[in-house]
Amino acid sequence: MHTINQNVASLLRSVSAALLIKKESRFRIVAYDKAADAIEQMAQDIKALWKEGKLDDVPGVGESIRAHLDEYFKTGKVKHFEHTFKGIPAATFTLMHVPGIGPIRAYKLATTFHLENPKTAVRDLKKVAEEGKIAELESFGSKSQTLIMESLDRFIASEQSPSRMLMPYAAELADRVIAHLKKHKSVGTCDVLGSLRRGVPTIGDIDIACIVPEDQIAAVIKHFTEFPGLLKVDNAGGKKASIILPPRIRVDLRLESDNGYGAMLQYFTGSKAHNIKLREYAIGKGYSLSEWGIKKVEDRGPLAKGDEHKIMRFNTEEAFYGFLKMKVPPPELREGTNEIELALKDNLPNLIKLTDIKGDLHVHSDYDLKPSHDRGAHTFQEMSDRARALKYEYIGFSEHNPKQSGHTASQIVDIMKRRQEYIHKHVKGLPYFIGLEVDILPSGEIALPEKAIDYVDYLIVSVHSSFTQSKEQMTKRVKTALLYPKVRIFGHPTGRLLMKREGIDLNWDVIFDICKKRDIALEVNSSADRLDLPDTLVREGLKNGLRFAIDTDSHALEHMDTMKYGVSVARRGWCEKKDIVNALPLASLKKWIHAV
DNA sequence: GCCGTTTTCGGCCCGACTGTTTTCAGTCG
Repeated sequence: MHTINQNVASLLRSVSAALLIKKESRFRIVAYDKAADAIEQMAQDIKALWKEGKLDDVPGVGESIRAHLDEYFKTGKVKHFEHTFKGIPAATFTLMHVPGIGPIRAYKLATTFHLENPKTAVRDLKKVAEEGKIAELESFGSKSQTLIMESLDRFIASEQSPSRMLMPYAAELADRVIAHLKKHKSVGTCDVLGSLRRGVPTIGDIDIACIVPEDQIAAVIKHFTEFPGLLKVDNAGGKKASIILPPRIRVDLRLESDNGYGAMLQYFTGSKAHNIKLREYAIGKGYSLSEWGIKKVEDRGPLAKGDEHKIMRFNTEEAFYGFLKMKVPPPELREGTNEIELALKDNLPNLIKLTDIKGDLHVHSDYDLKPSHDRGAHTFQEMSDRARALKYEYIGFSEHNPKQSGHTASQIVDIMKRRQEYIHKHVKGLPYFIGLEVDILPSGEIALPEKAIDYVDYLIVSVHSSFTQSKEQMTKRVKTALLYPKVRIFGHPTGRLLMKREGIDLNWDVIFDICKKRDIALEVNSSADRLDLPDTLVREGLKNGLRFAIDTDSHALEHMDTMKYGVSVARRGWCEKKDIVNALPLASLKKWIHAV
């Protein structure tokens, strides 16, 4: 994600908070939040978009916010915002990020205790809390004070280590929670919902729903809050509960009886943006939606006792969406772009499935060709056998290129030649292709003598060094590399490492253009910490008519089972079977590989 | 402040939980 987008989103959220503190119209407040959400989730760099005069394309950014952003990018500040912030201590905007403290309480705490410095505000407030002063404040009490102290501690700890998790690890944790829930005899079907069901690459919290008979809900919530090793029960009411698990991951549980489960699935899968858009659409049709079902608009708001029949209940998502006369959008598409419109027209894409995948074109064996980076742990034959077990029709071997230092060009050619001979002689069974993952050097040259290209079927080119070049340099560098013969795949194109390293900055229009012309596939790398190309850019690429290779980049047999994560990224990028080269049958794939 | 296949004006998603209150505000998802 672009840091600039984060900064702008955070600025807009501060404006929203300031408006809330000043008791402005709640619709203005929401408008700033919506714009912030949209900017945070965009694939493109917001400043680049501004330079092109395309800020109007961002949903939620209208005339007013566009003018403010214009001023922001030109001068670094916005007069109107500064006026809005007037009288609000800067520490307010720090404190409101502590869970349990919102803008209003943050403002009250900051002004009452004269907390000025945003950098020390959290620790300053903790001192105040320890002195017992918060409990004396109006509308606060001793319980609020305790809660705030605990929350501050967790916040301080979380500043040192992030609390988000990579999707596969979160999935594992979710499975453990479900196993615990199922130990209770009243728990029926359980589903992992929220961002995990939508396949989001990093997970902030885990959402689980279960079918439980009405009269057993309290008992199951109690059982949930007894999950071994939990850090804290965050809240537990009569309808839902939350716990915090190490390392500070929140798990939300919702329980519903069989006949209302469909509405609960829909609500709890989200995203927030999808649900808001769906509810807005429904209002236009005279219906009000919630996790409990669908009401007529005139019955909006809490129902009186005895009026429960006024809410229609749905046991499946198909029935719920069906009532609104639309198809069920696959969870991966529920991000509030245009999936509702297409679901209404029965025009949703038929997304790629794991079972459509016919091969893996990026795997590293243990064959020693003196590589520039790490070798794999298993032989060509072992990897080929695994591919066959996965019901693939072919496999592509792609060790790293031989390292250039210590080898002359002709030695490298020789190494490559021997590798080809070795594979032809020893690998039996599944049809294979001989590939190679080659470094794109800072200059844009590839780390392989041209003559060595004769000994491969295809090349994957990837950036593995000098990540901090300027956007122009980086674009030129990658473009140069993509023009070499036999380049078929651009490997992990942004080079990002989730929660560790930002992706490289590229002019994607230029890259998409050259890939389109040469029919080069962009890789969707399935490694848990890459998931690269990111889903938003997959969708952009798709709009430009590109195709993709979903690869595991395996360095060991068990990595070959991670294809599902890449598939999930491709689905979030709206890819169908026809958009994925390694969903092609052998003959068509061969044609594509040998096209350049 | 944004937005439009009902609209350029008049709407704007919905509900649960908690604490401090005695009917609701704040926060969260």
